[in-house]
Amino acid sequence: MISTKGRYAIRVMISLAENMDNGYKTLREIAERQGISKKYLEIIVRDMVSGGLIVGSRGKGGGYRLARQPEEYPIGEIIELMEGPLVPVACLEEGVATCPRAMYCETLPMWEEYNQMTHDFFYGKRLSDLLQNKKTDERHEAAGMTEKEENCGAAREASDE
Amino acid sequence: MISTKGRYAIRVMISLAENMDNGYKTLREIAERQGISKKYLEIIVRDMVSGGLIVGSRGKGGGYRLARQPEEYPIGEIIELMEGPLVPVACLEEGVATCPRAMYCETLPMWEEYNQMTHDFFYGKRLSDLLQNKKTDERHEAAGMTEKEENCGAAREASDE
DNA sequence: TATTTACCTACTGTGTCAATATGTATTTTG
DNA sequence: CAAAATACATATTGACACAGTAGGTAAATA
Repeated sequence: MISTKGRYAIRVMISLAENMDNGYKTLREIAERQGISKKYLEIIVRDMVSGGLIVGSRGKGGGYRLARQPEEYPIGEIIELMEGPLVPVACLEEGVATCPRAMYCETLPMWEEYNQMTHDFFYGKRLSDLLQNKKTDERHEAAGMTEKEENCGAAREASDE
Repeated sequence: MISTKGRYAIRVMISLAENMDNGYKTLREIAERQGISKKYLEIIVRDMVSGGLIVGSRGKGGGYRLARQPEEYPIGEIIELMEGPLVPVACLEEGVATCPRAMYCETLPMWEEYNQMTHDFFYGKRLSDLLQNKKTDERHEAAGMTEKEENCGAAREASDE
């Protein structure tokens, strides 16, 4: 299951992609707009900078911007940076010694097949593909929602049954 | 990522499927054969009984057996019983109120597409499909491995780096 | 120099994972 | 009936990740 880390990261990327022409966008803006704790976003965004997804600029007028064009970001790269390797089972992780059971393991072919499918899916999708889905911002602000309401899963709110 | 709970459960199912004609198989046999802690397996197997996957019988001569034919078990059912819902994001969970962002969420279509793909994959595969992959047990016992070696991921051994 | 911004370190509370430990209940066998 | 073998039940543990919060430092602009 993709955690808030990965989901928020993708939303930050979308925010920055929409802001491409306007230079840097501050974290305060992004956090308020998305209804996410700014402090928590700082942690996420730090990893995104060190991972080479975005570029930060300090001081007044600073903020964040994309490091590449939206077409150049496979979604899988964003997810793997935030969530770790996109593999279904530990024995398929990179750099792990081949499992001694591999030779006769009945389940390995299934995991490999699923792994391939997942990898193809998330590396086939690009950030630019997600921008196509977007509706106008007016529609959404006109609805009169507070920032808090437009969250979608701090996961806490929904998990009590 | 599928945890040991789900992976061990599938291996137990395979063990029991291979034992179909011999009545009940004890947990001790399964645990020793697979090199898994019997005590830990008890927890897993309890959920499998209450989930209707297998049937237990107490007392001498008891053990566990499948509740249905191997063709009647979608792998997805086993995984979801042990790991919880097979959805990539919280907002797609059953019984969760529709996310207020759903209308204009740029990422939801992607998650829905992936969710559908995953569901189809794991509910298309059956326990009987995994049995086809099996090689003879002789090959594996003749290799002179101890039970400990044939584990494949208590996840501890590989996760240090 | 003051303000604004990103950046850094540490901490917290809740929960899950992967077990371990210790017992209870039930069935077969001697 | 007693003993053994089995499943079933409850509690606890240590390590770790998730989702934040708190309080600061460094750099750029006005």
